[in-house]
Amino acid sequence: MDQDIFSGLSPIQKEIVMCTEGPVLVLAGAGSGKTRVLTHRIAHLVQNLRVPGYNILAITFTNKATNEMVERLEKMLGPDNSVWVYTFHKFCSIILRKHAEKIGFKAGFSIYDDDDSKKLFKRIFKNQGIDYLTEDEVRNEISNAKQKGLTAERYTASIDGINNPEKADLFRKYQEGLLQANAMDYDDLLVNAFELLNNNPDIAEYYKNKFKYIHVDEFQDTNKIQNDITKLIAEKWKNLFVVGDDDQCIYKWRGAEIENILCFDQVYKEAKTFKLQENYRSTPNIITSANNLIKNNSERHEKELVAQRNSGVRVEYLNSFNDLQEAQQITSIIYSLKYNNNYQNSDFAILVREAIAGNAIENRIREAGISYRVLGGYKFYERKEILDVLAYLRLVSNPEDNAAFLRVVNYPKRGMGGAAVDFISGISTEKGISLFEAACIAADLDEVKFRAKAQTIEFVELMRKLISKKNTAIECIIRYILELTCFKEELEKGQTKEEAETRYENILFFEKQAKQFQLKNKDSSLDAFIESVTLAPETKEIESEGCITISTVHAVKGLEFPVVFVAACEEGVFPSQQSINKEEVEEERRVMYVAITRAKDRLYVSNANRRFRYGKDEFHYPSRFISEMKADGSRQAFSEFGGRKFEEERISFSDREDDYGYNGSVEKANECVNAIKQIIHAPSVYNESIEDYKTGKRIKHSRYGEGVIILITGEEDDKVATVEFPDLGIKKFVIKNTPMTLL
DNA sequence: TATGTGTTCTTTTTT
DNA sequence: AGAACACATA
Ligand SMILES: Nc1ncnc2c1ncn2[C@@H]1O[C@H](COP(=O)(O)OP(=O)(O)OP(=O)(O)O)[C@@H](O)[C@H]1O
Repeated sequence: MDQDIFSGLSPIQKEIVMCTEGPVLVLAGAGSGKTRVLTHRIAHLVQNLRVPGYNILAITFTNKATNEMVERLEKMLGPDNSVWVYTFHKFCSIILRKHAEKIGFKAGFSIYDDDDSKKLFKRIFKNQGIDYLTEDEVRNEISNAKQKGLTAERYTASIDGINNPEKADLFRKYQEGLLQANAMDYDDLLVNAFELLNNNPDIAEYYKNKFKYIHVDEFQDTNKIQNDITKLIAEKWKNLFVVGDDDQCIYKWRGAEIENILCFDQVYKEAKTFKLQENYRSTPNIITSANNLIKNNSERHEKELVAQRNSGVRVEYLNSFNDLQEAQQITSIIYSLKYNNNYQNSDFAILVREAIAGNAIENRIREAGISYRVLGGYKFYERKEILDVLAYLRLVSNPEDNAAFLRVVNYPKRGMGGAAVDFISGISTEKGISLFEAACIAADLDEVKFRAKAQTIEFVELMRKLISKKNTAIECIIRYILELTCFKEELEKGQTKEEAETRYENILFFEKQAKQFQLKNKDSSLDAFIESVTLAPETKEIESEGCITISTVHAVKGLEFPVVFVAACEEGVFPSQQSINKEEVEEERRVMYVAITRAKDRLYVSNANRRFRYGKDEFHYPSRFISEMKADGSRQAFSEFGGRKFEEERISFSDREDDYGYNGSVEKANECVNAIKQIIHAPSVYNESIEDYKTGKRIKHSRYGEGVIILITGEEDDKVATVEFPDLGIKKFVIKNTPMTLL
């Protein structure tokens, strides 16, 4: 037996790894080694028990987590371990592509993203002339139904469907629209995969047999349909291993049902349950803050993390008067820690609740010449120009993809506006065929009121030419698209030269990625590339090694960093305004809990009094979570400095440019960095015995030398000493935070 | 039909 | 701030 696998595991972790047969639940707090146990268990199965990799399935939640797991497994098992590691959606898509015909689809089906799905709803609403319901309302409801495993038919028959016949009707129409376009939305991948397996026992049998050992990471965030799929696949061998933490459930808004994990032992009666409380990741101060914070949630099962590490600096609180200063402070601290404490870029993460809050920081970091990557939020593939090119590719791969058709039919402009599309659309509904097929028919029709006939012929010709190139290298198809459509010229029309240039560069980058995809992947078909873009969109990473991470909290779930900044911790931002309005702050608190437990050594929690958001300056109070973290005697674990009082700030705010004392020149920026460096360098509190400082006493300041106190003003922690130095004259200091001693 | 201009609305988190 | 939409004009 390879003992290496067990080194670096605690006795209880080892016991869990050895427990390979039957259902197992590991319910444990952040940083307790759940993912580590999961990966080691797989290694144990493969190396010691000789289970072939293709009999093992590991499901993760986000693409980041998948990459992380694949990497860890490759380290232990080598690159050619054939273990299946996928997200739920990717896993379902693989199965569906194999057996699409069984449920009336073709293997090359498109995957509609949120935008495509919204637009389909919009079209349906327009056709039906519905104005008493909002699209978002219906879309949400339908998505929720799907996440509970309801198909349109079952929804129609359910209480909700009976009470809302018009919604049920829209649900059916929506699914018809998708089917006609040979497309599925994200939720459909799950629902259809489940239906496929449930209705075709022979197919299900194959997968049930194949996956002898099934693992699910972050199980607290599974929704009903995901739980059902897992249950179904695990039916035969019942070797289902799930790990999770109810305090880290942050996807309730996407249908996550915490009961899946809490009732696991009731569903699987023979399940073994393990709990881990030891945290191996973070310093005691960070753990204290995390425990203090999460205690404020009432709907939870008591559990306290116990730090296994035994030293560490305090958690730092940063307060800034606006978002720009916040960005500046964080940048300065990063400089300082790199310079003075030998941290690397990759050691840092700046986490935010909403992706836009990272913008100001991103700009400052870029100006400072630090390389970085951005996770979460606006993705590279969501840029308009990329989506446009992608839509051409989609139409080549699946000519029935109506969303793609509508996107490209008049882009670049070719004289096929609303009237032409309406005409084609009429043929499509009448004959029950896709828009592209309808366009092909329209091109041959002699209809007087169809003025765009010539243009339609041309468009159909263009698409046929592209489709004939379907099996050549993707980069060539993209080139061909750009050439035939005069894409570049169109880009140059609407906007400034610079904008057009960046956009074109983005497309060239996209082309490069397509090339790399084909070099890297076994299945290098166009279909596979398009799917990888919609299902596992990589961010445009400037560098993956040696760069700091700016990310949403959601996108770094399961990851860890030596130094973490949680920025924009303000009421209305983190917790979000919506959660406050709906009185659903507990999930936000769990998001914060996830954020701070990413930190290994150093944690900074930051808020800005003023923030530029949604086109205007907004004022926010510091997040309630900040005070919760340092509540009850943990003052020791938490220090504060900097910043002015909120109300004071509200009255006197000046010009944005000057706010962080820096107008764009590198010299000034560095001056600023140095100034703040001085502050952050020093421990925050120097003098506990403030009362001993009295007028007339002599002091020694660490930088200015000896002097005499000539005046004391202020109260308690804010007490200020005015000191006269023989050479330097008079200076004022906040006693508590000044590096000086009494003589 | 294209294009310009003005208006209103929406602002979380991911697959 | 930015998108998405609506309406008027070329
Ligand atoms: N027995 C151990 N001894 C030393 N370090 C450990 C041990 N177990 C886990 N660790 C370390 O603790 C950290 C957290 O482990 P891991 O990521 O597996 O935790 P987790 O429970 O999945 O966390 P989270 O729930 O926050 O994602 C890792 O750096 C890991 O290497």
